[in-house]
Amino acid sequence: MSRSKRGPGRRGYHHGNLSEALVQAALDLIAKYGPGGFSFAEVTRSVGVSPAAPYRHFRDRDALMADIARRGFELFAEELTLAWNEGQPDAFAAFKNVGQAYLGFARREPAYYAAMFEARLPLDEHRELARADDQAFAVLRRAAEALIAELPKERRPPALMMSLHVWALCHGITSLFGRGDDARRKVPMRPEDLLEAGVLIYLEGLGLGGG
Amino acid sequence: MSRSKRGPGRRGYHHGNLSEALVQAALDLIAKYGPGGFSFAEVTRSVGVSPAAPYRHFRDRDALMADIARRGFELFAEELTLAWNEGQPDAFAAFKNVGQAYLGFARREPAYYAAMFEARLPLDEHRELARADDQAFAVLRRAAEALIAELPKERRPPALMMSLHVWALCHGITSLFGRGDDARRKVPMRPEDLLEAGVLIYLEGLGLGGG
DNA sequence: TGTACATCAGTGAACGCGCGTTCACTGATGTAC
DNA sequence: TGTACATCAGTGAACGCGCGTTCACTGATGTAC
Repeated sequence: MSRSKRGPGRRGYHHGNLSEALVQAALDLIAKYGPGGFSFAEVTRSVGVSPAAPYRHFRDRDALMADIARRGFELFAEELTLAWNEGQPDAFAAFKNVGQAYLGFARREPAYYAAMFEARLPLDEHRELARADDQAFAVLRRAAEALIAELPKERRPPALMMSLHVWALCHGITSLFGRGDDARRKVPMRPEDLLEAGVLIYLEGLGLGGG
Repeated sequence: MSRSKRGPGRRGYHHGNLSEALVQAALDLIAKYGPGGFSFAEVTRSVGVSPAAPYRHFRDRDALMADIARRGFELFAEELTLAWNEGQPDAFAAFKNVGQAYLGFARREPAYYAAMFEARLPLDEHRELARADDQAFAVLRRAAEALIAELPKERRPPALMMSLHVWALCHGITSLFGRGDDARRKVPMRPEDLLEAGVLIYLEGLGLGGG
C-alpha cells in the first residue's frame, strides 16, 4: 500500500524534480476544473507525495498559481516571437501569424491560458508575473510597430492602441468562442477564421489592407 | 443573540423575499472575490438565515450561480436594447451606443458580468441561461444587421460575423482593461475610448466609415 | 577510497475550519367553511 | 367574523469531507578531509 503511493515516476525518497511535477499536475487539474478548481492537496495526491511536500517549493497555493501563470506568459512570448519571425516573409503576413499563434497557444494550452487570464491574480502583488505579461504583450506591440512603419508618417495610428485592439480581439475570440470547455459559445465558424477576417477588416480600416 | 440573527431586514420568521436577498448577497460576494469565491454558507450568513434556508429556493449552489447569470443576461439584453433605441438617431450612432452600453454594463455590474462570462457555467446544462445569452447577443446582431443594410447589397458583410467581431472586441476590452479588480491590465486610455476607436476602424474597414 | 557530517527534500500525523447538504422540526400564513 | 387545518418557509443541529498548513521527524544526497 505505502509502495503504491510512490507512483511510477518516483526515484526513491527524493523526487528529483518535484516542483516541475507539481506544476504539471496543477495544469492538468486546471484544464479539467478551471483555475479555481485545483487544490494543493489534490495536486500532491496526483503526484504521489505527502501533502506537506509542496511547501519546500512554493510558499502556498497562491504562489504555485502565480508561478504557473508566469511560466505561461514566458512560453506565450516565445511562441509569439517565433510566429513573428522577425517580420518574415513580410510585416503583414507576420502580423497575422502572431494573431494565429495567439489563438493556437490558447487552444493548445488552455490550462496555461486560464492561469494567465482567468485566475484573477493581482498583478501588483506578483511583479514577476506582471513582467512576463508585459514581455508577451511587447511582442505583439513590436509587430504592430513594424506593420505601421509601412504607412506614410501622417497616416500612422498609435502602435499601442493598435496592439491593444488586436490583443482584445484575440482574447475576446479565445475567451468566448475558442475555449475547450462547455462554457464555449458555439458559432458556425472556426475561431481562427473569425480572427483572420476581423484582423483583415481592422487593418483595412487603418489603410493597411492587403499589405 | 438569536434576535441579532434576524438582521435588520427580517420581517419575522418568514423572510418575505429570500431568494432575491440571496441573489443580492451572492452578487456582493462575487464582486469581492470572483465567481468562484462565494459559498452558499457565506451567503446565508450575510442574509441572516440558517444554512438550510436557500434549499427552499435553489436546488444547490450551482443553481443559484446559474440563476444569477440568467438574470444578468436579461438585464444586459434590456440595457443593450435601450442603447440601440430602435436605431435612433441613426444606425451608425446607435450601433456605437450598443458597444458603449456593453462596457457600461460590465463596469456597473461586475458581479453579474463575472457570473455571465467568467463562471464557466456549462451552457448545455443550463438551457434558460443559454437562451438568455442568445437573446442578449441577438440585440447586438440586430444592430449589426440594421447598419449593414445601409451598404449596397454586393458589399454587405455577414451580419453574424460582424456582430461576433464586435462582441469579441467588447468582451476582450472589458476582460483585459475594463475590470474593477487587481487583475486589470493598466493602459493609458479609457476602455470606452479604446472601444470607440476600435469600432470606428473596424467599420471603416467594412466601408461603413462615418455612417 | 572511506568516513563523518551538514544539508536538503519529503514524511505522516495532526490541527482547526468552513463547506454543502440532510433531517425532523416548527412558526407563520392563507384558505375553506 | 372566527376557527380548523393545510401548506409553506425557515430552523438548528448534525453529518462527513476535503482543505491548507504546521510540526518534529528521517531518509537521501553531497562534500570535506
